[in-house]
Amino acid sequence: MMARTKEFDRTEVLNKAMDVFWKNGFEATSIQDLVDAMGINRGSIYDTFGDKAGLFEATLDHYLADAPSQRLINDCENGDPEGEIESFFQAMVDIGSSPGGNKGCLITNTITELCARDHVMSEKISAGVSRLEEALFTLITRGQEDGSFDNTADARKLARFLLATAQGIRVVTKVEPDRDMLQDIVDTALKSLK
Amino acid sequence: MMARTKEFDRTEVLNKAMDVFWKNGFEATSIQDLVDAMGINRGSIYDTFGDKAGLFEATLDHYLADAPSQRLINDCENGDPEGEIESFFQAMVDIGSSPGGNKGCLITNTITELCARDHVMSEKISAGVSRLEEALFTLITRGQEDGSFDNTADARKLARFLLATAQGIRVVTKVEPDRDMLQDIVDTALKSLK
DNA sequence: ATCTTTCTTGAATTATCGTTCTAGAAAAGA
DNA sequence: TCTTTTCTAGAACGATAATTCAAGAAAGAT
Repeated sequence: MMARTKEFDRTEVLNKAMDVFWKNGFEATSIQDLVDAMGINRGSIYDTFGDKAGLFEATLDHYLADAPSQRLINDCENGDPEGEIESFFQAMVDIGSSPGGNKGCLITNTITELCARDHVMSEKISAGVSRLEEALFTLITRGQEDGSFDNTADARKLARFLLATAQGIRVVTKVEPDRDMLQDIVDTALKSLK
Repeated sequence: MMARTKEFDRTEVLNKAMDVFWKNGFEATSIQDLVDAMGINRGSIYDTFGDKAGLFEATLDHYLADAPSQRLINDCENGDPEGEIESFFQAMVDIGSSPGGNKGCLITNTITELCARDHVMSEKISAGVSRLEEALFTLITRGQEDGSFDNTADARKLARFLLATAQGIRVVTKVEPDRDMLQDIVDTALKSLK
């Protein structure tokens, strides 16, 4: 009783939708923009993702699965604390100063665009941000135990601080996507761990 | 030959427009929302501010004139370096954790919403951000000279770092408008000056 | 080969957007 | 009082928004 399979690849079209949302934000992206970018029909979008908000949520999930923060979350129990944190922040410098880096971060953009008025989205983002804070906390604690970091400092405060710094870098990236600028910020922030 | 004077107060209606843009952003705010909030007629808005973008620009200028960053810029040559920087960041904690604090910062919101696609707005914001960086740089340099801050650190790097931290706080505020959270971030960031 | 499903294209629908306009009331200066 | 300007209220405009629908082509399952 089964019939024709979907012709498009979900991951592929989500990648394309992501680019558009990433650059323009949720409100400024029209369905027509998405139809053009995703290369599938209007109807297929609605069949597959429900509506614009549904597509956006799927896009966010897709983004989160591959974002630098996900690696940090995955590796926080086992990876080298100093190395993990450094490469997390270095990724921001590299991505931010590369062409198209002024798109910033889809999550950061979504926080500032939607959190104040969309409670569903707010919950979702809030959960992701908390996971990142916990991953940073775990890594900092482990780094304090193994002697990589100053162990007289409060790991919770440091985790919250690095979380904020990461968000700040994403914002600055949109105004001044300059490598030296971003590197200065990261260098200074990471000194707080020592 | 002069006739009827304007009945509404420019500052007053700009304050009301600001609230709406602040909460919803540029795209998600409709003219109808503004008519309702500002309490003046559609026609008066267009007569006075040209169009939606013009009103938004006027709103930004109005916001900037009273923002905590403006005080920092005004006082950076004469004020007490440590005191100025501390009260600048303390203001963010206080405002962010007060009711309605999850609106964040109008400038930060605008950066993430518009900078990647609106060059006019991007220039305007970029100029404001640079002024803030310079004010921080001036204060840090003066603080290093008068012995308040560690004078072995690079003042430029610190200024850029504090700039990013300030933006980060505004973002975190939208997800987690919690006083302890924000205070932890500020405390940790300001230690970098010592 | 037939059935069923889901694809595609593109038009249709409904709503709302930003903007302009008309007409009359209100207020200040001549 | 009369003129001039700007207010108010709200209709009207054209464009574009999100969403749905209709009709036929394509492909897997039986």
